[in-house]
Amino acid sequence: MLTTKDVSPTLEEYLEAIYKLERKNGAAKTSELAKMLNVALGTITNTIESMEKQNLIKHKPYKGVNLTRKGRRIAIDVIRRHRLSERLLTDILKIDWSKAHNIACKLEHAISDRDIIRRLDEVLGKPKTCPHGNPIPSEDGEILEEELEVLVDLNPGERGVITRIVYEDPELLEYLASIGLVPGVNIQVKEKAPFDGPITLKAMNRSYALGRNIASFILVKKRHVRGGR
Amino acid sequence: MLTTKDVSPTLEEYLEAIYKLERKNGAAKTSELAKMLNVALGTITNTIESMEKQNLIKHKPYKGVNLTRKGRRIAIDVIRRHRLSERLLTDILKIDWSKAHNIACKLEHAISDRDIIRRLDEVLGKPKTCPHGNPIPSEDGEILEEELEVLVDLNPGERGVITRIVYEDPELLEYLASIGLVPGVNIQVKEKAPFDGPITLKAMNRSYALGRNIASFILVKKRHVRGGR
DNA sequence: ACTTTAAATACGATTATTCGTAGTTTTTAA
DNA sequence: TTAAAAACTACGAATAATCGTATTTAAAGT
Repeated sequence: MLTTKDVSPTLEEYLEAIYKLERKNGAAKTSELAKMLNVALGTITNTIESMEKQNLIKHKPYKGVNLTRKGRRIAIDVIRRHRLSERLLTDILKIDWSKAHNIACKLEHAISDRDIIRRLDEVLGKPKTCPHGNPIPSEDGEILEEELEVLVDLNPGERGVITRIVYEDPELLEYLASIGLVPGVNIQVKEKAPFDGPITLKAMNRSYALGRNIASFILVKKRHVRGGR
Repeated sequence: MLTTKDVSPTLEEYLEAIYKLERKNGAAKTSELAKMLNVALGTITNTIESMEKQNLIKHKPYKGVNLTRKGRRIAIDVIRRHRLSERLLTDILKIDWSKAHNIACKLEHAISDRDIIRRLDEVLGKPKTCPHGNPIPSEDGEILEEELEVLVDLNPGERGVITRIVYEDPELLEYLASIGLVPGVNIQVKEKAPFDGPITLKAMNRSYALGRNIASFILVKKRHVRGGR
């Protein structure tokens, strides 16, 4: 049996962070991890070393770390618990989606029992994504990473549907909710100002100007109009 | 402002245990704590010392520890979170009441945010007790400890209503649920066998024989028939 | 009052997680 | 290709939580 031996909440956090950085950049650099996990660089080095001993990751100095199969399995499990927790918070407890992420960071470590997770999944109606549009892995570790475009990469004229907010920061989420740019909304890019200036887009018959940094956290599903390629 | 400074999950567990032992025996002895928390005696001594430094408890060597006002405030808060968590598990996630307690032991430390607790309370319909009948403290630390009798102390002929199961052990709870002796059930003690033998009682037109140890974990509200004192 | 036993403490040690500073190594840019 | 900058590691140290094995102290029984 594949007994994903239990790791501490701390290591769960590390694995989760590594998973995300690996997705984005191919590997997780220690400096990026330090920033993401809000700990000192030396701490990362120490922990990384012990994680490698436990066969959770592979570390190539100056290149970054990558998950082993074992590490990835646990990471995905944590992500499943995290996103189901977020759903619990927003759908059942009616907590604001901007606060859900941070609270779920604690909850995800508390609901490790298989039965609870399954029951939670059922009560929530087996949701496919978290409230911010990020996919919820299945019980056996499948995760459907759809092919999406980063909003900031769309060119003027292109259309799409807001699908995922990948940076689940309370302030960003609150802002996006306040202006109505949430998953499911159709948008069309109108203009990209030069010198890394804002992106102007149209949605719900209104016009929006977003900074590039914000637009880089939003993934959209491109809509190919009139027989697009 | 009364800022109940945050303590670690471990200390929260200690405070919770001390609260319960203090209730029962006037003070929590280190040996009792060791048993209840499943750690070595030396560990208790160490932790107790650091808790005293933090002004959470008062320790009289060989006599036991007692909570300070500050410690009690935190303990009650933890108990509130614990019992609301149990309700979440049984009422919303439909988890068996015998499993709810142990899972709630982890959950209680994850839901420390005031907003979440309040929302949870509301969604659950502001329950007065946990699924096992134990009172849920109010937001500002009031806890209604009703005057109840221990089942084992009732004399033959006396009647009452099962109200609280104070020892929330999965096996015990499963057993009680299987025979139907849950909070709300009316009982009458029929007989108490000598030499610490079983207690025979009648409930729901059936006869039950319970060991004294089990009967000592069940609290009942006595029913005084025909103008009882 | 004295002795046995039970309870509690002292002490030494380990592991996990964290920090900060100092020193290397790699990359980048001139 | 060499110097500066950035990234990374080494090392020493602190704290929390835990253990086990003495040793000491209090309680109980004779």
